[in-house]
Amino acid sequence: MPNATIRDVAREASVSVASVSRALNGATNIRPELRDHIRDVANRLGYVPHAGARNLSLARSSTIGVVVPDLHGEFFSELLRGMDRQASELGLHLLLMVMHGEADRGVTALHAMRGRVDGLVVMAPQITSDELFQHLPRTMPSVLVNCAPHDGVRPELRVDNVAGAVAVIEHLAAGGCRRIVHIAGPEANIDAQERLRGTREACARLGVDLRVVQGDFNEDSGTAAIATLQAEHADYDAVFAANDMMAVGALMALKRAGVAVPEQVAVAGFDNIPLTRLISPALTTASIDIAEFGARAVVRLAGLIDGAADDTLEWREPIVIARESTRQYPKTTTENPIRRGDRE
Amino acid sequence: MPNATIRDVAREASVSVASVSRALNGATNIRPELRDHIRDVANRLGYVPHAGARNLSLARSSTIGVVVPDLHGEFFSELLRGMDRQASELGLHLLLMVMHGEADRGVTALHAMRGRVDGLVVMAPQITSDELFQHLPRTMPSVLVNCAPHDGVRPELRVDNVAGAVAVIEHLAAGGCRRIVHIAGPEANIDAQERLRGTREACARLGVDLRVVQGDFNEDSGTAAIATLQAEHADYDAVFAANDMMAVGALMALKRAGVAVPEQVAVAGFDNIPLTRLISPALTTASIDIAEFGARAVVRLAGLIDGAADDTLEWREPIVIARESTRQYPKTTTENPIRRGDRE
DNA sequence: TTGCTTCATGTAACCGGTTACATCAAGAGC
DNA sequence: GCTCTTGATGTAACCGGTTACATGAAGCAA
Repeated sequence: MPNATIRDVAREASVSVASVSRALNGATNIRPELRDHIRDVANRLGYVPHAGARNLSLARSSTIGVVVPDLHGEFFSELLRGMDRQASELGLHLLLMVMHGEADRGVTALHAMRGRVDGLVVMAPQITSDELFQHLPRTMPSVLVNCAPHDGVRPELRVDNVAGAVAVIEHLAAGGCRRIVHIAGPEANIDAQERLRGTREACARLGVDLRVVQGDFNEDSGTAAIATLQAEHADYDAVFAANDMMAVGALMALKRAGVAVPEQVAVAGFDNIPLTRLISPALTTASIDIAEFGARAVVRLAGLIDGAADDTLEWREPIVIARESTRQYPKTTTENPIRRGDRE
Repeated sequence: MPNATIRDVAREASVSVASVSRALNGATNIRPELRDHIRDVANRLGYVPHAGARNLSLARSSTIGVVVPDLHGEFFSELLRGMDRQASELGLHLLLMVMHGEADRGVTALHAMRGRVDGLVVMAPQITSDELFQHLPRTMPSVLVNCAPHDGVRPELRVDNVAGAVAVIEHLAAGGCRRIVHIAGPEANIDAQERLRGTREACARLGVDLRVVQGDFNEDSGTAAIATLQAEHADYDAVFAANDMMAVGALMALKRAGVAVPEQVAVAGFDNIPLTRLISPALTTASIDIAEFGARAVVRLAGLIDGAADDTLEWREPIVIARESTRQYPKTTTENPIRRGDRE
């Protein structure tokens, strides 16, 4: 037997569909006895409104689409957690949409969202995402999170990657490091590019040697980077990886190679994913509150959906969380505001 | 200007809506020139079909709802990743639904899914979930994942928690442990209950001392458990936590207390979340392939949606991944099939 | 009683697609 | 030329809700 519809309830309660709708949605213009009667009948029939139909006639789905490139690792799980918390508070559902790196599939996916969601939180750090942004209809409220540059102004939320990288390099230099290796993220990734840029700038300014090794944001590429360096007997005293997973890979590889961290080589990452404080030595990293970041995107999107005008580009400035994997320096432990407790 | 509808396209192309629908959905009974013309017009107008309306008339949303109790930690992120991979392969979208522990909100949420999704993957390990299952309409295809017992038969997927716990205890005992502490998960959680039961059974059978300390599946409760034990100067040579996060908390606390792991106290967890191999000492744990587990749930749900008859209860048997946090014993390293490489 | 207001309830259009069925033109067979 | 078949196209009902507007009864004033 199929599910009961509003017309079934109306027939069974000998009223019109309008009254049923009114009774169940708490309209005031209905006699209380009638309302209760209709509710009884609805319960008896096990009536559950068809959300799809409701959405269609209300032109509102109470759902927001979350477009992310990937689901690997703790970064996305934290982001998603923050978004979910906020969405649920606002009575919104989350429709997940993973691009799996393929830009064209991203466009298709974006189209599939029409009429399914009220708005989108889009995270597309691939610099080739231009096409994607063009296919983002103006009529669809969207917040761009850590997205590659694009033409036109849109509500946007970004991590200040350059500042974060600069802060990490300054921290390493203050600890006495002079020959730094940067394990870069994917070349086509805007976050990776900006972190590299910040690294270059800071190293140049501080007169620190810099060597860049290509990575891909995965743990393995951090491991591979160290393998390469060790094979060459390269001379370096710090590794700054463009994200935490690569830093972890590098850290593990260094330990296996018998290199003392941080005494011989200091290691730092970026993102402050939860596991950074659990490994040993605990990883120094540039941190933003990922969950808060996600939550903020949802808040702004909800505003847009409600018609708010909002075209600002909002920045989050990472702070360096100094842990065991880099040399402590006096200023850090005591007075430097850059340091923050490990527990949030 | 609002988005173009199928009627706009029809008017602009001077054809009927039926023809537009046929042209865009690749029906064969339409003249190729007309089809192309309509497609051109649709492109020109930037027409994107309204998925909600389509869903309503097709009575199909190509979306599956994922109901989980929580989003904390890597277990759920891995599960979600597996489900997403599979769903995207099958052309399905994922609507996320986190219960945040509140059972009544779970029921509301479940109702909100009606007409929004074609089926559900439900993960509700709270033993108080009975109400939830009753509100799962029979007409809604659903796969239950690691759910508490309930009346009636449903398609289901479960981890054999008892067998997993038994295997861990056997592994610990084989390594010479005789006084084991079990950090239990939440009392109302079925996984926690079963893991406790397996632990009790195995300890009794093997003549091993067992002490149970209450935890809540969070890292902090693992830490707290060790604090309690140390304060009492308790005598124990192994800690088996009901999940990896508590094991990690315990491990950290032991290290801080200067207890040698595994020499003085061996530590084991359950779930094999990715970070278990990254911490040091690497954590021994009972493992199932979480992503595969999630993917399998999606496959079965897709089958149900397509009308397959499926009422089986499918089990996944965890295997013990022996790592540094427990004492190696000869059989393990060489011939015991229980051991498996750390990388998958 | 009549006329006016107020308010509960019903009727039917609408949201934006899909599709069963009707229609009509063209081609085939005689 | 006439009928029959075939295939492209249009018309309108339908999916399951919401809601503007119509209706009609009750209440009240004169």
